[in-house]
Amino acid sequence: MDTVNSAGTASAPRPGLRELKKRRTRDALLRTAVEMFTTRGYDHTTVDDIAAAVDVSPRTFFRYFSGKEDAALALETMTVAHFLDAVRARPAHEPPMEAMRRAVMEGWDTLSAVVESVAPIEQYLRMYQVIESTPVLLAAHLRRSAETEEQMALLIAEREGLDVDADPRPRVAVAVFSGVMRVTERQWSAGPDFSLAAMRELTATHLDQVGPALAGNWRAPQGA
Amino acid sequence: MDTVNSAGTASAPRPGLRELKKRRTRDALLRTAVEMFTTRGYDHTTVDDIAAAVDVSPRTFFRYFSGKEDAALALETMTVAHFLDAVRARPAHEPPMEAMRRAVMEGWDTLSAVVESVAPIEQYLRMYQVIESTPVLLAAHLRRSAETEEQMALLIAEREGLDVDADPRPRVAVAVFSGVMRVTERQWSAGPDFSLAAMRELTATHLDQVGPALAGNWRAPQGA
DNA sequence: GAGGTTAGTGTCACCCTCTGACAGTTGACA
DNA sequence: TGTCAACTGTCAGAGGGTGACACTAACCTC
Repeated sequence: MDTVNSAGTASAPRPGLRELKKRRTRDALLRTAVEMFTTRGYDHTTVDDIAAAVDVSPRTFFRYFSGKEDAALALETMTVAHFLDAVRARPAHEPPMEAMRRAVMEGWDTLSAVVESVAPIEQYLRMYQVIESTPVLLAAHLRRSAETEEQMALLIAEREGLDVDADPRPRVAVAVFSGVMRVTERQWSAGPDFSLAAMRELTATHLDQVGPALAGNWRAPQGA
Repeated sequence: MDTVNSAGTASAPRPGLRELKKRRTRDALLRTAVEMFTTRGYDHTTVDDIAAAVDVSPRTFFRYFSGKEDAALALETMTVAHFLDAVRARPAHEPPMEAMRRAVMEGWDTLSAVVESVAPIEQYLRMYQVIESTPVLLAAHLRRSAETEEQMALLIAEREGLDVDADPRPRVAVAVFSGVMRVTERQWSAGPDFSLAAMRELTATHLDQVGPALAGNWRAPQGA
């Protein structure tokens, strides 16, 4: 019944009844899809189920999402954009690794506001569990992450005034950072604490371990 | 016509006519699949095509491979096992990063011998291109890589006598290493030199850039 | 406000991947 | 040689995804 048109009308000149109906349909599909995925599981939810629950033909579902996968990763798409924006907002004098680190840490804090418009943050976190535990979704997620890495590398290169194809450092730095974030995600999704705070803390812990992990001899004192 | 039974009979007590036919069928399916994938493309090759070319029912294909994907990644599965073995073979006194680095560099050199039994090395490299350029295959590849990372982390932890769940360093080190390898793969697959030698060189170059990439200030002299 | 244009939607038909059930066939082994 | 087990083919079907076409509702102009 109630709409959210007062929140997200930043660039649209006029909502228009047509646009409004479209948005409503898409939101309903996404909300229902996530709801079903998190309760009965991704594999046990068919596109027909989702469409039927929204009183829409299955064909319509595919007009809003390129596939079941796309719907499952829609929330994540939002957060990725959020993080990229956060990096773009970092002051230019910050070294690459520091900029990414601060952007991510800050990103966790401001994530709720971004996601809440379509689903409660708990739903988002639960959806994350589903992704991590569903092979086909995890695969798609990792592929998207690879694309995100490329964008991030371009961003870093631009910050530093470098050519990504000439200097390997941007891609390497992003790969290192993303690799560690992947470990963090996985660790977090294994539980037992599924809160945002836990994710935040794990992120810091793991990033702090990059130095020690690269150290020549792990048996030697780490303080160095 | 000619078989390869003299090459890979290391542990089997007796080949047996039944086992031999099975192996032959599997090899034929795999060879044909790779052949078709690399020539007409993954998406434009159906399971029915492959089965028909080998004079086997489509149902049979699924008895040897869990799916089209599985067949496309079969060669890669062999090389992953190869790399894990190489790491296991590294002397225990080598620090983690060094052990992985040496294992990979050495792995490129000995890869041909491992793969040649089923397909020429060029075919393998070409298949790699297909994987990298086919979204669904790339996704599956990345998911498998994630599993490999976990195995590798366990391996490193064992080498160092650590508990993977207590000490984040094994997973972080492996994540860093794998992240860089991913960049290498991607760079290599973008061309223009698709040789094993090129892959080898790119590997070294990128691994050498981990230190500089983590450096605080890229604008400062890198020599440290 | 009537009428043409445009876009979202439903219906129908189809391909492809993958799975289960069941029967036929063939190698293994006593 | 005959039985058992395993491999295989046929059949039927679910589910994801796509193209074509017609219908309807919103938009826009006169």
